[in-house]
Amino acid sequence: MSVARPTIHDVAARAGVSKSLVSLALRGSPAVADASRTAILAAAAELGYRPNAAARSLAARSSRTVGVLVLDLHNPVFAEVLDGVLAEVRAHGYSTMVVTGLDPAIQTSEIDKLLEFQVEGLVLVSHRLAAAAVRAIATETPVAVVTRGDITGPGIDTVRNDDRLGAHLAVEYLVGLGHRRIAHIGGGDDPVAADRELGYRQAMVAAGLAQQVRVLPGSLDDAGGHGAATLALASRPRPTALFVANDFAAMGAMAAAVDAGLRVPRDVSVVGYDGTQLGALRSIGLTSIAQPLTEMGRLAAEGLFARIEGRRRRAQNLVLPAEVVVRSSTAPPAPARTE
Amino acid sequence: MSVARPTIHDVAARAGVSKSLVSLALRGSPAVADASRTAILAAAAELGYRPNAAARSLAARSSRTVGVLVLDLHNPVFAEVLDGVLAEVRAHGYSTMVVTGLDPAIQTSEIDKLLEFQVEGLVLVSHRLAAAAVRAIATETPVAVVTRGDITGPGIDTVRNDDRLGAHLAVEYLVGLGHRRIAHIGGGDDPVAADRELGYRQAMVAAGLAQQVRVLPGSLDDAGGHGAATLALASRPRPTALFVANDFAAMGAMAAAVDAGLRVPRDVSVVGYDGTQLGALRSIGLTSIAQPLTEMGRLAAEGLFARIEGRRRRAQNLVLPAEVVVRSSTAPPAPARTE
DNA sequence: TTCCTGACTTGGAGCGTTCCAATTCAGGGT
DNA sequence: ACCCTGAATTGGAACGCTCCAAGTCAGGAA
Repeated sequence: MSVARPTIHDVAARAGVSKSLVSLALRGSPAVADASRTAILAAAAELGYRPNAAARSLAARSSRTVGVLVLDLHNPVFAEVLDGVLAEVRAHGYSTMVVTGLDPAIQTSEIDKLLEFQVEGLVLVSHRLAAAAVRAIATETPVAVVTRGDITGPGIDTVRNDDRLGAHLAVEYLVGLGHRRIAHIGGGDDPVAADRELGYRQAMVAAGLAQQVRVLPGSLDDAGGHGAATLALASRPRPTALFVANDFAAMGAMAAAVDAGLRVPRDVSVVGYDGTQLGALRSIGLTSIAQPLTEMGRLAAEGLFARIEGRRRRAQNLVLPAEVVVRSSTAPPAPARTE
Repeated sequence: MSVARPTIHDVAARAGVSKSLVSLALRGSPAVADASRTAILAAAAELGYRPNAAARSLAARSSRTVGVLVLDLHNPVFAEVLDGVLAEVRAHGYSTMVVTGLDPAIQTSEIDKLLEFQVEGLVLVSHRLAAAAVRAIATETPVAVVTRGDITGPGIDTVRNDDRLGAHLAVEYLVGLGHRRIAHIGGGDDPVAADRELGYRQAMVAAGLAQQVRVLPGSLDDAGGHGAATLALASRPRPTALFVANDFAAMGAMAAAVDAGLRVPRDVSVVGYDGTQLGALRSIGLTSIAQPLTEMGRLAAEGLFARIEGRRRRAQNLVLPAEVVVRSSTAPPAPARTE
C-alpha cells in the first residue's frame, strides 16, 4: 500500500519547526504560539499525517485504551451492555478493544492479547474464567465484571443486578395474577442462573407455595428452554406459568407451549429474565425481569475510570434493581377446571 | 497498579543472555540453542513477562492486527458475519479490533482510531460511509466490504450475496406455493434493500404478476416491518404473502399479521431475508432467504490476508448464492374466496 | 545599555521491541 | 598449529512518539 506514512518529523520539516513543537501543537498545548499552531495543523493536513498509536502508547507509557471481553455477541444482552461501556469509554476520550470467546481458553488468550496491548482497564461481560484467573488479571490492571458478583477481590469491581431478588419479583408478579402452579426452567450451572433458581425457590416458599416448587433443568438458550418447557407442560397437573432463567430460553419455552397445542398466555404464562430488546419485538412480547443492561455497562466503565484516574482504590460492588416489564406473555390463569 | 512490568531486558538479565537472544527465543527462532531457549522461557515465566504490543508493533513496523467495523451489534446478522471474520483472523495469528457505530460520524472517528493503531487491513460490515470516504481509506490499507457491493475501486474487495437474485428466489418460492398477491415490504434507502426491491419487481414481472406488484415503504427493523405490514394487510384485496426486506422487519410484519387477527401462515405467508439465527428460533420459525453470513465474513478476512501478504493485488468482488430456508411462516394460500 | 522575565521553542534521551551486521567460538579439515 | 565454517550470540541502530531540561529571544525594567 502507501509507502512510508508521514511522521511527526515530516510535519515538523514542512512547517519549519521542531518535532517537539509539532507534538505539543497536535496535543493542543496552550503554550504553542498561534502562528506555529496554524502552520503545523496545515502541514499535518496537507501531508495526511496520522499519529502512530503504538509510538504514542510506548512513549507516553499509556495506551488510553480499555479492553472489553464479552461472552457471546449473538446474545443481544451483551450488545446492550456494550452500548453502555462504549459510550462511557468514548466520553473519556479512550478507545475500546472488544474481544469475544465462548470458550474459556479463547477468552484467556484474547485477554492476554489485550494485556499485551497495555490496556489500562478491563471490562469482563459475563466471562467464564476461574476466580484465580480473574484475580491474577486484576493484579495487572483494574477489572470490572458485569453481571456476575461471585468473584471479588482487590482490583475487581462488580456490577450486577440482584438475581435472587429479580426471581422473587417474577414469582410475586405471577402469584399476584393468581398463579400457583409456577414452574421454573433452570439455566444450567451458570452462577447467575443458580441465583435465579434460588430466588425462585425462596419466593415460592414465602408465598406459601412450597408444595408447588418445580424446577426443570434447562440451559440459557432457545433449545434448552424448549426442551425443559416441553417436559414441564407435559406433566400433570400442568403448570399455569413458567418462570424461565433468561429471555433466550423463554423464547424456546414459548415455542414449546405452542408445539404442545397451548396458547400463551391463555393456557400458560411465560416470564423471562434480562429484559432484552429481543423480547420486546412485537411478535414475541415476552414479559421479563428487566436488568438495566446499558446502565450496568456504563457504570462498569465509569468505575474503571475512577480507578484508572486514581480517584478510588477500594473495589466497588454495585447491585442494581431489576423490574418486571409486563408484555403479552402473561395473564391470569384460566379458571380452574377439574384437572 | 503493578509498577513497571518486566521487559525483555529483565528477562535477559535473569537468563544471563542478551536481549536480542530473548527476542529471538520468544519468537521461536530455530537458531537459538536449546539450553538458552529453556533458560529464557523459564526466566520469562518466573517474571511474568508479557511482550509489549506497542513496542513490537513499532519496531516490527507491523501490528499484526486487522480492524473490523460493524454497523450495529444488536442485529444478529452482524454477529454471524463477525464469527467468520474472527475465526479467519485468529487462524492467521492476527488480532482483531472491533468497533461499532450507527452514525457515520462515529464510524469515521472509529476508523481513524483503527488506522492510528496501524491496522493492516479493514473489514467493513455494512458501513454507512460515502464512497469517497471508503476509497480514501483504501489508499491507506486494504479494505474488504461485506454485504455491500456498490462501492468498488482499487484496494476495495467486496463480499456479498446477490440480493436481486435472492428476491427472485423468494418470489418464485411463493409463486410455487400458489401465491399471486405477493406484496413487498421495502427496507428504506439502504442500497441492499434497494436491490431486494428491484429483484422483487423483476421476479413478479417474470412470473406474469406485473399487475400484482405492490411495494410498501418500510425500514430494516421491527417497527418498520410492523407499520408497513399493517398497511399492506389492511388493503383489499389483501395480499396472501409478504416478502419483507430483512428478517428483523419480517418479525415486525408477523406481529402485524397477528395484531390484524390473521394467522401466519394460514392467512398470510411471510418471507424474510438474511437467514439469521434469530428467525430460526422455535417461537418464530421465519422462512427466509439465507445468506451464508459467517462464510461471507470468513471470505472477507481471507481476501484481506491475500492482499496483506501480497498474494493478490487486484480487487476481488465475490457474490455468494442465497437460498430459501423454509420454516413455518409460509404455506400455500387459503383457497380463494370471493374477496 | 544590561539584565531579567516570560513566552516559545528545541534537542536529546528514552519507551520496549525488532532487525541487522558483526562477533565469538568450537570443531573439522589441512 | 592454522584457517575456515557455521552455529550461536551480541550490541546498537532504528521505529515514531513524549517528556524534560535547557535554549532563544523580544521587550520591559533598571
